[in-house]
Amino acid sequence: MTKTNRIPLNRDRVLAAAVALADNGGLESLSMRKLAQEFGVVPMALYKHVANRQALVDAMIDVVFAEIELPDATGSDWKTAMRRRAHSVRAALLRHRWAVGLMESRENPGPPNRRHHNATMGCLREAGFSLRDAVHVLSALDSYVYGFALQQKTLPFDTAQESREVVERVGRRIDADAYPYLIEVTTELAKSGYSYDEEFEIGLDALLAGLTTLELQN
Amino acid sequence: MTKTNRIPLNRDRVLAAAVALADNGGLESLSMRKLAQEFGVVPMALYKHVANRQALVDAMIDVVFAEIELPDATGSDWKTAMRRRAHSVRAALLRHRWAVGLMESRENPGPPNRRHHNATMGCLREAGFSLRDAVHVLSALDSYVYGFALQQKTLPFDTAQESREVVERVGRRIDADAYPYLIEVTTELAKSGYSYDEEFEIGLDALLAGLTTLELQN
DNA sequence: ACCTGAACACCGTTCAAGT
DNA sequence: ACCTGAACACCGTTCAAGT
Repeated sequence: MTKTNRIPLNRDRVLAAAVALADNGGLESLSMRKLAQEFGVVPMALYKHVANRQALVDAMIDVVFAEIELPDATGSDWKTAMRRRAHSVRAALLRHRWAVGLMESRENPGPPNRRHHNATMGCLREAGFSLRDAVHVLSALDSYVYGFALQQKTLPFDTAQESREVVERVGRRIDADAYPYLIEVTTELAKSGYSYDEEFEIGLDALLAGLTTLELQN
Repeated sequence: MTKTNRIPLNRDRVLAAAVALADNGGLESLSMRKLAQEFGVVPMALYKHVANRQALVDAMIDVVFAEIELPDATGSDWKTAMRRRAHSVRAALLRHRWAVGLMESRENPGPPNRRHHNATMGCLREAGFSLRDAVHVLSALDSYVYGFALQQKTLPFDTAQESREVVERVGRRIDADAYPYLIEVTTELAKSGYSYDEEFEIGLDALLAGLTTLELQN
């Protein structure tokens, strides 16, 4: 490595580069060695700024949490607030798909993570939910939002157009006699496509409607 | 490798050993090299039975799907059937935590996967849901079940006792002035613990209740 | 104080060779 | 037909050394 006048490394630049790498190629393509290369630096130079790869990923999760809009405890009704929160979480996970499945994995959450959960619990408590019921509402919504993001991440198509192509390709290989209901659904989806946005909304509406029961018990 | 009278390798034995390894140490601890060692065989010997590591994991997913109980289309009402299915999926994912997040990731699902989705769609269609509504119900339930499994997998405690310990440890490090609602919830959970089973049931009830709206539209 | 270089113990997978 | 051995291009992380 020749002596050049590089901007010195710092934690934020390392994190930003790591997030960019993972956004492009997924978490498994983010290696300490590639990340070092981004800065024209030897891999070991990174270890001054992050303890190890796991600590790097943990810090990246906080970057994602920081992008999520905080629910407003004193504003509109809880359903509107929770709906906005769900959309904000989903949007962040679509920008950073590598983070899907890792959002709740840290034993020591960073400040953005704490701020987020504190604000969300605050919103529900101020809306009149008992503590246990607020936990139930948050747990159910998080499960739904994270699970939906998981399916969108792992399913092999993204747009309605792609869905038609994949479904058609898969459908052609299905034994129609053995799996009549699969044929039915692939035929329909191949014809009219599939919108993740609509699907997300419908399930979210159903869940929020179902959770109203908890509200009425207070 | 000395010449011994080994049972010859075959696909099923390879898969079973791979699942056992992943059950114990997680997916990242399942390497082709370690798997080969289980059989006292050189890594390359495995490549006669699986194309590569990705194909191995894909086949393992089918092993998990095969363990899930098929919903009965002609039996009880759809809510009961979907509730049983949700429990069966969750149970399989608790036995095989490495599979959480991978269940819907294959472009070419194997027979157990197809049987499962065909039976589930069949159950909903026979219950009177329109095709699109059956898709909505299945998508919402899968999101919830997979998302819940994800949180249980990644959250750093399992039993109610462990939850108390972790929550107490984490709680001690929280700034009470900055995060009052977090303090409130950690205090409560440290006192009375947290049961994943109860939590799962409450959210599932709410979602099923909310999905009834779709049923009434038919 | 900060960065480097060599080394260690791992990976998945290739290719050509052995029996 | 089935298994092997050596090799290649990667990993994360250590340690001791350089400036």
